[in-house]
Amino acid sequence: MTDTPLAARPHDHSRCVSHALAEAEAICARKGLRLTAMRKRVLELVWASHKPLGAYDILGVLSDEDGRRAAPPTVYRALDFLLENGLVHRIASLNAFVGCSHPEHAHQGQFLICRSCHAATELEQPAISQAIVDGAAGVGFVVESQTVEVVGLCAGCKGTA
Amino acid sequence: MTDTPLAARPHDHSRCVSHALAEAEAICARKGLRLTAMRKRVLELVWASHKPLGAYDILGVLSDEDGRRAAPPTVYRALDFLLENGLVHRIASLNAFVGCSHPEHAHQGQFLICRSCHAATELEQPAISQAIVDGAAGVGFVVESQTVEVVGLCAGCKGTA
DNA sequence: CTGAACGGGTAACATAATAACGTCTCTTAT
DNA sequence: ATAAGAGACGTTATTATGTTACCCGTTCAG
Repeated sequence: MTDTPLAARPHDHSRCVSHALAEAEAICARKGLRLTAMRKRVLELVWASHKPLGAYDILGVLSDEDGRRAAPPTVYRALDFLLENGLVHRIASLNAFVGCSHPEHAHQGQFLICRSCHAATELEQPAISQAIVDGAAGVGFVVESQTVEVVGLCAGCKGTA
Repeated sequence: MTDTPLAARPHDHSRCVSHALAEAEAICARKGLRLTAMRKRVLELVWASHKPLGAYDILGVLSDEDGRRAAPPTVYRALDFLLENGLVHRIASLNAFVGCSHPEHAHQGQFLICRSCHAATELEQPAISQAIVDGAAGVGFVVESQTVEVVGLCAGCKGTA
């Protein structure tokens, strides 16, 4: 059973963006959070592709389009908000951020990062989480948060590379 | 079955250090690698505790003891050597390094990082790796390298915290 | 109206990593 | 013996990433 994820194949990406933004609006409205212009703009930029985006990449775009140069704290504050509320994920091994595919419920994803096209696909496999919790329990360790980041070749790049 | 790892309980740590250094010597001798004074010193510093150590922490110690301040490339070159030859691991989520507990064979560990005592315990659970490979295969992704870093409470801190 | 809370701007700083170049010391082929 | 090359390390500078501290304007509850 191979269900190639969206990020790994051609698609109308503007749909991803608009869907993500709409969902963010809905979630913030429901939770009484303020999705300000800046936060929305940063979320939109993170969603501009399925490739994890660095804070300074975002900063660059904001500065370019804005004329007046944006400063790091602006971007990091927006990212902090988005992270806290599960709208984006941080990829520690890349120091970069990706839009969360399933913001409606709290979770920590596992990430598949293609070394060819650089797209990051979010996975949510209880089997993986459970294997980690079990393995840790074996040495008396209580898991509170997991970072699972995998590099390899995605379905789309596997053939062409 | 709970087999508390060394890092999570009191122990004569000088033994860890001397054992790690001796093992490194042996491995380098066998492979024809040069474990120079600088590389050995950096390895020793990384092993100074079970806590992951940042490159600039190492730099600080080297500068202090040396009088003449060491520069970043010196440390990073030593770390690169140690990483390439499996003598230390890098913890991506912390930008830090820990000594490898099993340098004799190539592997990618999984890491349990205690949020209380900060010790990092290396795990090598085929079940975890396999769950990840399987999960990835489910979406047509071929895994080449894995990063598994878990934060929580170690056996030692679980009670006291 | 007022003032605390919040979002955001600005400057400076702190930490992490790399680039580019030079020197010294080995080894090894001639 | 010696010249050529490789490897290890020093030195300086630069880039990349992330944080602190402080200020200002808006908003909204009392």
